[in-house]
Amino acid sequence: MESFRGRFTNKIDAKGRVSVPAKFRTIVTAQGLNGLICSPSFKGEYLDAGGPAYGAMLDQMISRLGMFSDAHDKLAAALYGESQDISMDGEGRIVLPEDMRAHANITTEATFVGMGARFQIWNPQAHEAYRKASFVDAKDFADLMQLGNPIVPPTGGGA
Amino acid sequence: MESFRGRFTNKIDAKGRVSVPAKFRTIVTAQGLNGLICSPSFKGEYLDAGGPAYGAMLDQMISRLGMFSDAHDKLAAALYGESQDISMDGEGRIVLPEDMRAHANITTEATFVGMGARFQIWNPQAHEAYRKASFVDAKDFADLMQLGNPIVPPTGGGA
DNA sequence: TTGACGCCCATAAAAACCCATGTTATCCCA
DNA sequence: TGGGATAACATGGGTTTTTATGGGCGTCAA
Repeated sequence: MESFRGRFTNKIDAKGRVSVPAKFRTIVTAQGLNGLICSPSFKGEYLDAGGPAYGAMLDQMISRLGMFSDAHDKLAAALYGESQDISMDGEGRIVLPEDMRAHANITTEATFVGMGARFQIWNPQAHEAYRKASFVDAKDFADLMQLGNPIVPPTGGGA
Repeated sequence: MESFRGRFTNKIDAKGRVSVPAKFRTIVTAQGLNGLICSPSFKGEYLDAGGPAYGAMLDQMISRLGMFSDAHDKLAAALYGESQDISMDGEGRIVLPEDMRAHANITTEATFVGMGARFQIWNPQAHEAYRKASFVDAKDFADLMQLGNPIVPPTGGGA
C-alpha cells in the first residue's frame, strides 16, 4: 500500500469545498473509493483521514472487540459515529462537514499532512506550531526507529 | 459489507415519521430489505438498528449459546423479543413504535449514529452528552487500537 | 367514524455534477 | 539548455439531482 507523504495547504471556496491534494487523491482512488474516510482525532484538534484501506484497518481493530462490550461501544462511537464517508466531486474536492471544521478550527484553508497509512487535516496555523514541536520531540523517540516486530507504543508521548 | 458511519439528526413530523439518513438507507436496501431491524438497547436509553446483515450477525452470535442456557434466553429475549421489522416508505422514512420512542426518550428529533455493523438511534441531547464522554474515554482505549488477535476487553463490566 | 397507516405529490435546501479558467509543473524539441 | 507547447492541478461558478420534510388522500380496521 502506498504511503501518504508530504504537506499541502489548499483553499476552501465559498461552497466549502477543498481540493484533496492530487497525490493523496491518487492513492485513495487506487484503493477503489471516490472519497475519504474522515474522523475528528480524539487526540487533538485535527482530523484523521484515509481511504478504504484506512477504513478497513479501523474495522479490523474494532472487530477484535466484543460487539456489545463497553470498549467496542466507546471506540465505535468515536471512530464510526464521529467519522464520515466524504465523497469527492469530479475535480477531487470534498466538503468538510460543519462539526469537523469546528473540531479542527478550519475556516478558509486546510493543511493535508501525510502520515503513511493515513493523513491528517489541520488548520494551517495550528499545524505549523504543532510540527515545530514534533520535529523537536521526535528526537526523544529516535531509539524506537528500528526494524522488527511491532512494539507496544509508549503512552504519554502522544497528544 | 459496508459500514454505517457518521451521525445524523433528523426531525420527526406530525405523523411520527423520520427520514433514515440516505447513507444508511442505501446500505440497508443494498442488503435487500426496504426496512430496518430495530430493538431497544439493553445497555442504555437508545435503540440498536441495522439491516438484514445485522440480523444475521445476531443470529450467529446467539446460536453459539446453549439453546436453553440462561445467557441464551436472556439475550434472545432482549434481542429478538423486543425487536421489530420497521418498513420504510417511498421517501425512506420510518415510524418508530411507541414503546421504542419511550425507551429512548425520542420526541421531536432523532439522532442516527453509525457503529459499523449496526447503528443506534438516540434522543439528540442524550447522545450529545454520551458522545462527549465517549470521545474523552476513547483516548483511554487508544492503545487497544492495533492490529492483531482478538482480545478480552478490559472492562470491569461497568456502564 | 376516527385514527393509524400506506401511498402519492410538492418544495426548499443541500449535495452532486459539469464546464471554465488561471497558474504551475512537465515535457519536448531545437 | 532554453523556451515554447502541453498537461495537470487548484479554484471558481452554474446547473441538475438528492434529500429531508411537509402535507393530501384513500384504505382498512377497530
